[in-house]
Amino acid sequence: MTTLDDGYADRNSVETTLTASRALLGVVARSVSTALDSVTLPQFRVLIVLSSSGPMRMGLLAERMHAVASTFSRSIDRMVHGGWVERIDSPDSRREVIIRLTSLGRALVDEVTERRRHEIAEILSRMSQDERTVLQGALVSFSEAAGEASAEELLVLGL
Amino acid sequence: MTTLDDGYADRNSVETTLTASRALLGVVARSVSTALDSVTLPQFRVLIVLSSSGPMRMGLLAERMHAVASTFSRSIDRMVHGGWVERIDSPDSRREVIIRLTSLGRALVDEVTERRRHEIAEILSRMSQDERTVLQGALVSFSEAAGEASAEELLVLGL
DNA sequence: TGCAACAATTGCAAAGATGCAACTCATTGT
DNA sequence: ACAATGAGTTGCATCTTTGCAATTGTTGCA
Repeated sequence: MTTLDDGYADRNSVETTLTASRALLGVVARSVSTALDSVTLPQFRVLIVLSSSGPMRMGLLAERMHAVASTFSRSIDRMVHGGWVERIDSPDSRREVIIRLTSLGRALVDEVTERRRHEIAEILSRMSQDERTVLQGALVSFSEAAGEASAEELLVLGL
Repeated sequence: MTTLDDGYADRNSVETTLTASRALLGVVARSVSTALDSVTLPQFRVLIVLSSSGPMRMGLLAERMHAVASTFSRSIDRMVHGGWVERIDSPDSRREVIIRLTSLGRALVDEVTERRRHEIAEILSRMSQDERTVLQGALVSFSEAAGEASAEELLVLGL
C-alpha cells in the first residue's frame, strides 16, 4: 500500500474520524449488548476466547483472562452451570482439564457476530455502490495503518 | 447525501468493515484499559455520562445507567469515597442531590479521551493526506447511512 | 394545614469477580 | 519408590453490582 506519510493528522481530521467512527462502534455495542442479557461481560470474554482459539486447558485460559486460577475455576463453575461451556478430560494428562464451548455457548457467540455482520450489511446496503467502494478502500488503509489490534486488547471490551 | 441504494453489500465489504471495526475497537480498548485500573467499567460509564452531560440529579443519572435508585446510591457512595465524583446540594430543591465530577474524575476521563485522540492521530499520520481525506468522507457517509448511534448504546462499551 | 407524591437513602439480600492459602491428585525425575 | 513439581479445586474473605422494601425528608396541592 502507498504510505507517503506526507503529513501528520490535524486536530480536525482526528475529531471527524472519531465522531464518524462512533457509528461503527455503535454497531459493535448493540451486537454485544444482547448477549449481556445472558452472560456477564467477563463470561462473554471467556466465550470469545474459546470461540476464536478453540478448547483450551484450564490454566491457559485463566492466564489469558488475567485471572488467578482459583478465581477462574469458580467462574467456570458458573458458566458450566449456565450451560455455556463444559469441562472435558484432557487427552494428554489426567490432571489437566479442557474447557470447551457447548453448542449453546457457540450459538451465543455466533449470534453476536452474525448480528454484527447483518447490521453492517444493512448499513452498507443503504450506501451507493460508489460509496461502498470508496469506504472499503479507506477502511483497508485505515486498518493497515492501525495494525493488528491484539486479541488481548480487544478482550477488555468483550471483542 | 446521495443514497442511490443501487445494490446490496457484498460479503467482502462487510468483512472489510468488520476488520476496521476491530482496529477501531482496539483503540478504544487501549484507551479505556488504563482507566480500569482505577475504576470499574460501570463506574467509568458513570464518569462518561457526567463528563458529556454535566452534573446531574441523582435519579436522572440512575435512570440513564439503567440502575435502580437504591443500587445506584450506593455505587455513588463508592465513587465519592474514591474521589471521582461528589454530591452537592441542588439549587432547585433540598430533596434533590446533584452528582458532579471532581477534578480527579474529570482528569480520568480526559486522560482516556486524550489517549484515544492521540492514538487516532497517530494512525492517521501513517496515512497519506489523500487517504485521510477519503477516509473522512467515507466515514461520514457511513455514519449517515447508519444513523445516530445513541449515546445509550455506546455506553455499553464505555463510550 | 395536612396529606399525597417525590427524591434519596438505608436495611436486607443474592450473585459475581477476585485473591490468598491450603489441599488433592497426577506426573516427572532421581 | 519417593520427593518435588505441576494442575485444579476448595476454604475463606472481600468488594461490587444489582434489586426489593421500608424509611426519612421535601415539596406541592387541595
